Amino acid sequence: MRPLPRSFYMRSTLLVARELLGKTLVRIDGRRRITGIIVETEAYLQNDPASHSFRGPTKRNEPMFGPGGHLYVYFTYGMHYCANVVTGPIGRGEAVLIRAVEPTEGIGLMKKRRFPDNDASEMSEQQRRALTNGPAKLAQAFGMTTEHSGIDLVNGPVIISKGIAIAKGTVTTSTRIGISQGTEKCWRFYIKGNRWVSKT
DNA sequence: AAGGCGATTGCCT
DNA sequence: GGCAATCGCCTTT
Repeated sequence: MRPLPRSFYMRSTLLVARELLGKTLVRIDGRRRITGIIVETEAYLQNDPASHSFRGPTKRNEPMFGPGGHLYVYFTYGMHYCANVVTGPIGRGEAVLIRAVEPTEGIGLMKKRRFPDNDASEMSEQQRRALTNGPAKLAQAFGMTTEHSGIDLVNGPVIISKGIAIAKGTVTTSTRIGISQGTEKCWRFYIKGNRWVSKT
């Protein structure tokens, strides 16, 4: 479980967004580990009206303007958190939203965070997917909040490490979800057929 | 100082 | 499929 090197993130945001598919998102949670395979991402670029960085640096989006390889977590709709991977050099203002992961380790902890009122019974297939099939869902499952915004993905306690190979021809692109500007850009990437992808 | 709204989710019809 | 929840941030007075 070694973190990907800084150089991975210091490249074109569209390339990083695509190559993050199949990588492992890791949260060191006290003594335990929560991990998942990234299966869906979205890129947010410079001069992109859909990006939080579009109107320049603010207190909230400050990590987006730092060096690549850091986490940017924002709070939205009064109740949700979403986690991004900052890309490129200082001042660029670009990032990749992690929209979905396939759970691999720490599923009990994810369940506790997502469905705190559940008893100990087994999850249905639908519940298993609902653990992490959306940006705010996976942030909740991994326990990531604005307290984690700005942390270094090369040092932790959240890191991204090598994952699995993606079968050839299974990476798909589409327009981004939930935005009102920049809607024509196909900057969403996902693994076709994966059950944790938020929307097909 | 005030108002509008969001890179979403879950519940209700 | 439609819509409320819920609040911090940003824009506009």
